[in-house]
Amino acid sequence: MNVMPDSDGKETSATHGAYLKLRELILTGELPPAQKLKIEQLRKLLETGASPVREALSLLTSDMLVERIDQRGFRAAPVGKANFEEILMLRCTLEETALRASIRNADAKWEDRLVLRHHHMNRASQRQAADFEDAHKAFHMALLDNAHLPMLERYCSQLYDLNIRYRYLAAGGASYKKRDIAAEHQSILDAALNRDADAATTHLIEHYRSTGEYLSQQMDS
Amino acid sequence: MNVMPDSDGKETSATHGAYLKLRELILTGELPPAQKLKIEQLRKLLETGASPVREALSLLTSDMLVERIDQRGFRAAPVGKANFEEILMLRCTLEETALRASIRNADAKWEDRLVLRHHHMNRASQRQAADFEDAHKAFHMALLDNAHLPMLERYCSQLYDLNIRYRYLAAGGASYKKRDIAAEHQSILDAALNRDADAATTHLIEHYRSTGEYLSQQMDS
DNA sequence: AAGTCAAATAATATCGATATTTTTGGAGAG
DNA sequence: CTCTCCAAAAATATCGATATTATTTGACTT
Repeated sequence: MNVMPDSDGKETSATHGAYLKLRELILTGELPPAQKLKIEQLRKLLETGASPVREALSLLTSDMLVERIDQRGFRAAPVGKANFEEILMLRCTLEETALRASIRNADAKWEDRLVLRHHHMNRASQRQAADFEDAHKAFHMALLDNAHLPMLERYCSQLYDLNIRYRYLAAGGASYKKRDIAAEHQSILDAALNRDADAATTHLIEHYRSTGEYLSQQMDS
Repeated sequence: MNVMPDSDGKETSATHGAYLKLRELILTGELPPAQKLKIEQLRKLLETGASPVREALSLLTSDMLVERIDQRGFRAAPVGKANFEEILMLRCTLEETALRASIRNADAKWEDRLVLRHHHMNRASQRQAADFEDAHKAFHMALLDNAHLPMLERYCSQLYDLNIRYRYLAAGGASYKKRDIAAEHQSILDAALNRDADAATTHLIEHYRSTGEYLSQQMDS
């Protein structure tokens, strides 16, 4: 076939490529919630065969970004206030657990990683919004990854993505930056570096709750 | 093809059938942890094509029962003490959250459902072990389903299955019944019916911790 | 004119075959 | 005797085509 030896940045399997692309399209809202996802249509859009598309959709099902309706194909996961609030609640519960475990295992290497991620995030915020999103997620995941609890990390990552989807849907993904989010990140970082689990979780949950309330408002209108 | 109008119990899609069968094989340990899962081999075993097998494996990946190694196929998820303890910890955290939410929404219909499930479980315990396993899960899930938090329920269901897998691997799935598990279930049920969230969660977590310790011992030997 | 059933249409699910990649096994060099 | 590299074998990933199932359209009945 046409594998493009090493010309463009896309390698690995067609399935994985389709997975990443579809995920992006759903997260950003380009494929809107509850939209029917027809194989043929996606096959043309992604310029690949039906099998990779099908498998990518199966994988996205586990991320709860796609729903499979038994003999009736796939559709982008629907959205709703109840769903949003469940995501918010689960994030608070799970990230608190993970952050406390991370701090319990705190060491110099982890602190270095945190400081670095935080710095990269601040640098990226001045450039492209897409870069910032990646760096923002990397910082938040770095807060949790010292727990060494892979399943918990996976849940948190999934929930992070689901949450970001609501941000894109509500306002194109940029408007939440109006709040002084840098200060909030700084407080979380400082508390983590001080190994103060109570302060860190308080700041983290407050961070989520306030963005949550902002988005909840947006959804009512 | 050959769909067998309504002769035997298997209907829906070949993918779904393969999913259920493979899941059973992995949960019971007939497909042992870390075993390579070759498409051709499974295709013959399940008497179906490669596509349904492939898709079923993709779905099982989301249940964390199968791992996909990028261009190298699939394997049954490996096991280990750290993994087991993470599952146990997550179950305690998530089921406590779900049970408290369930009790908060308590009403007569839920109580009826609980009593019924509990009764069915006790009846099933005298018959086949496989029946009991189903009824046992149904009872535990009924404790949680009044929370009306579908994602949380899904996580709990997943973790339940992962846990049961360790039981099968440790002792063929029946030996844990030596403990007086009926009394433990009764205390949880009673507390839930009294809408006493603290007591119910205490009993539930104690229930998990003690089976957890039992299995943890088994894993050391 | 509204509702219902049947044929036509469209989309999904599945199969069989092929191209690609990984793994294996062995020959030759150091 | 061990290591490296290359060819053969096996397994995966992907494609194109077909069978199956859902959906729509339109004619016919009440």
